[in-house]
Amino acid sequence: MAADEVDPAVWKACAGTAPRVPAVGSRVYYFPHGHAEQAASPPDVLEAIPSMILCCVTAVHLLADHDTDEVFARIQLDPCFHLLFSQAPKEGLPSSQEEDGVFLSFSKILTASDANNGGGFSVPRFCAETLLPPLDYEKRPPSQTIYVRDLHGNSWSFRHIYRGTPRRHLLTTGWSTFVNEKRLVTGDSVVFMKKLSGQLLVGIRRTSQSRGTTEYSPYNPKATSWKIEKHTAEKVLPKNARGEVLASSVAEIGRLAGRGMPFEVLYYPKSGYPNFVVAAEAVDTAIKLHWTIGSRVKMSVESEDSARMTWFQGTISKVTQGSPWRMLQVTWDEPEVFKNARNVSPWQVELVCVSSQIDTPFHPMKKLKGTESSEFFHHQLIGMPSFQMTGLDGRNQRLFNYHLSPPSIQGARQDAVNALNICDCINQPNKLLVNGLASLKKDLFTDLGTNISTHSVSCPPSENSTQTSDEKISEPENSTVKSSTQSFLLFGKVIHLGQPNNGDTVDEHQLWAI
Amino acid sequence: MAADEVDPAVWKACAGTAPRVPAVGSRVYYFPHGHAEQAASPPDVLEAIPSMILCCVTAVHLLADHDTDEVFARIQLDPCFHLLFSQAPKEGLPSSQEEDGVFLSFSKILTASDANNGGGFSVPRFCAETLLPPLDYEKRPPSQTIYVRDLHGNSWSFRHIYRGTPRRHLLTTGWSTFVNEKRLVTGDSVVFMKKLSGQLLVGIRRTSQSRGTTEYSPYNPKATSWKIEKHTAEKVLPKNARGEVLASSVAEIGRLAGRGMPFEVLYYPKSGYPNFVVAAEAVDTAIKLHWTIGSRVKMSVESEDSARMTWFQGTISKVTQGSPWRMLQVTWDEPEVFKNARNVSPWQVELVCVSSQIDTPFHPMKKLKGTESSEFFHHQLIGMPSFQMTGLDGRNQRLFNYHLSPPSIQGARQDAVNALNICDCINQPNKLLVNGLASLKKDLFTDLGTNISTHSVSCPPSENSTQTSDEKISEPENSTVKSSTQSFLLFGKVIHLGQPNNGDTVDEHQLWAI
DNA sequence: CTGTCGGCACAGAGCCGACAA
DNA sequence: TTGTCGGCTCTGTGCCGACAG
Repeated sequence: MAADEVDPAVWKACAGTAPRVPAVGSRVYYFPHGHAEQAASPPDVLEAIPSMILCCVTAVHLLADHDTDEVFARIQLDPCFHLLFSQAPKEGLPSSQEEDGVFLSFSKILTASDANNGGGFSVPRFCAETLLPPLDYEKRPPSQTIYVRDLHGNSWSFRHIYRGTPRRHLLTTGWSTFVNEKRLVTGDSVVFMKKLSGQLLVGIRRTSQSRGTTEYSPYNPKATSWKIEKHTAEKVLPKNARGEVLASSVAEIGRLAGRGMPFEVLYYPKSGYPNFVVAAEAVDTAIKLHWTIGSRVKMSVESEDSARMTWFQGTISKVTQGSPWRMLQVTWDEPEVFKNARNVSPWQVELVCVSSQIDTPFHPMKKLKGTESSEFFHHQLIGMPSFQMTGLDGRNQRLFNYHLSPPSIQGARQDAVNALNICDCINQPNKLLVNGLASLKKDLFTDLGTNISTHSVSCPPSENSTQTSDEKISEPENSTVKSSTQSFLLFGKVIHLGQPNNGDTVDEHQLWAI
Repeated sequence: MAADEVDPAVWKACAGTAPRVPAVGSRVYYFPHGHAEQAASPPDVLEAIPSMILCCVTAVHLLADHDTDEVFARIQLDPCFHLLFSQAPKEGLPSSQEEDGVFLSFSKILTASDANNGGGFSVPRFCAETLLPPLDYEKRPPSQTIYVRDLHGNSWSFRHIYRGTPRRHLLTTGWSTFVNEKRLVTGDSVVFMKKLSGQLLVGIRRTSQSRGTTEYSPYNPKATSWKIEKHTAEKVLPKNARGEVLASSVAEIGRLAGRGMPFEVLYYPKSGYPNFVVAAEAVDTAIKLHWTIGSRVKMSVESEDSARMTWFQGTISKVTQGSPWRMLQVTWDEPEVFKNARNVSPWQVELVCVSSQIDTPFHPMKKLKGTESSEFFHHQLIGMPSFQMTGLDGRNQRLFNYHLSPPSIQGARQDAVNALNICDCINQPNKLLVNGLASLKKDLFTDLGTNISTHSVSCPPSENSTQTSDEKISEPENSTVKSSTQSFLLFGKVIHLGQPNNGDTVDEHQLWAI
């Protein structure tokens, strides 16, 4: 399985918000069971393997699959039993602080029209005006040919035309070729990126349906078409350490690790599957907490287009002893959103309220400090600040969220989050955080405004989108927070006031600024 | 890289004649250098690895790649230093002696018309009449829909029509879909097979051009289309032990083997690349021979469609010490046919004439006995006798060759071959075997007739083709050998009398009977 | 603003017999 | 016997504005 190394910012833009990759030199735990989970074959032989293996990250490669353009990481691990607390992590991945990094990216989930009909792609206006070279609107019709490189450096050309009534931006000639060669289907995302040089890039984020797990069904020519064969062949298994049968791979890794020998794993940022290489600090901190049945926890899950994080709450219904991997069984308040996440690991969730009968309100606060380490990876991966923001209804109704901040500021934000959670738990312990927020709206906005106002960036005109930028400032004149909107953003999630939160109300394309 | 296990007879029909897979329980040598040869990356780190490793074959899986339908073998090896001469090989692969094995197969190299134009496939008459369900010739035009399964069990339907002037069999509707989904190109082969139940199967044999080695060229959308990406991604690397970077894989295998730990290799039957897992007996026997500069050797190479074996001769020009792998440098009489085979291993060739200055004619005879072990694999792989035959000019002009016989009969055949070679060497030492045969024609026919006449099977009407059958006897009434033909078959090779042998005169589709 | 639809034009897929090797 | 060609038909791709959410 050949792959190209890609720029960290490009990798991040393509992977979405959730994936975390450890820094070189950091201490992590490798969880064989988590590794095995991502494969088709059940982990039979894992019994004899330790449930978690402390390792040093000796190398990380951010790669893009030659076939699918999917990004993944190759992580080299060295079981380091002897260096328990020594060795400060040296600065990890190459950052893309070079002069030609990505400074704008825009992702859109392909509609049926984008993927199927007529071979055209409807370019959201904001994307066209921000990312694409300026059109000569004197031409009739205004059109140009744009050249875009994929993650492997291959160049693709698209006819960009501004037409129709009302006028809109479209990619026509060349688009269906791209769709066919990349085998894109409705629901996949394309990620357009612009480097400082003006060079356009395009990445792909596949829909989870088109990525393995689909069972191979014999004797059905339609169902066994190229796509499914391809995915069973290349997606499920190559996620494993060496591209072969997983069970034996994981078992072999166990043997290697048992002898203190280094090994290598592949991590595919697949939404729904937690990473099986986790910062040791995060794990150590999380498992020290008092996980008791009845405690309320919340977990963030990325939205369908991987651009926002949504928080859901639940109650711990069971605590397994032994391996910390998925030791917590949680009954989610909205069970439909976590189909495969009834059992989670402590570092995936945050304690909202412990189930102690004697309610000591500020006890959880102290413990929650430890969950800051869940941001441990993110910072070291990209090595630069990241913004996430969402436009709301009209052109000027916006709300910004300083999503990943430098450590000093991040700490402040994290505390605000924790304080908020606790307040929510105390004041309305039986209501969802998202539903309970209406009463807290004013305080929240004040809080966010204080932290964020100095970090404004450009934003989309409507619908929600996320933008990344190497440049700290762009279009600051639009950065006013209004409280007269029908919906607002909370840490990347659009909340529609007065109506239940469901997946249909979120938008499907995202403009980013790192 | 997922793959389906396939029936041994199906595997054999798809792989062609040359590939040999060792039996479970047999002793083999694993050659890391040979393993490394099949990859793009040069074998830098191999110096520290032993050049050959004695192993026991603990498991063999015959598989077909989900993506490409190419067949390959996964061979589990256990370095068995301690069992040097003990442990008789237990009977290896599951044979397809079940009631529903393959009993007829037919391979054809796709012409430009088959692969590109109009979406049709020209079915050779003999294939249509032998393999396909009988047509109702009363219909105008005579046509039917046939259903064929690929190696994964997927069903494909083709419209089979008998039309045109003059009439011929064609596959039309459904064919181009198959070509596109399987990404077949001119030069690839399709292998049609019929099981005893009447079920039709289809396998694919890719042309060597379409199988890796093509370098990835960036920035060229055409050159980096799916096909080439695919091959660099899946073909070159997954040939290796664990689907990852080869050099490290081979090196790791070396380390594992060094500690006596079992390992696993993938063997892709790729024409031109000798297997790097070789029967220990064959190796031991071969390297005991006196390989001296100037000795004449012959080597069989499979024809372009992998259905026949052709013998070529050359003179040893250099003998390397150290590893037996490719220890012999040979100057071939027809250098153009062995581009990458200037250096061969002793077990690949047979001594025709040693370069002793004192010519003792019957000395080579004794040594050649050892080369019988080159058939070692073939027999154990399939576990049943194999016939190879060729029809000649007209419907009744045929010649049969008992190609793979039970050991007892095989021995006789082998002796005949050796005797012939020696005669050729002695009588016409400077002429090619194939060209020198005219004068031996009569004797040869007598010889072959004696050995072969009791093993007749059905055969194609014209051109050469190869057929396999589980049934020992079919159409015996046609089994007369005529010497009035313009060409004849010698051990799988069609010889056109009176004209120089070249690749263009061989035919491009084959009907088989195992 | 942008997703989808129906209309339309046109390229090329796909089927055919003719012909020749 | 069968590979290739030119011709023909017709499907389906791809571009378009209309319209509505």
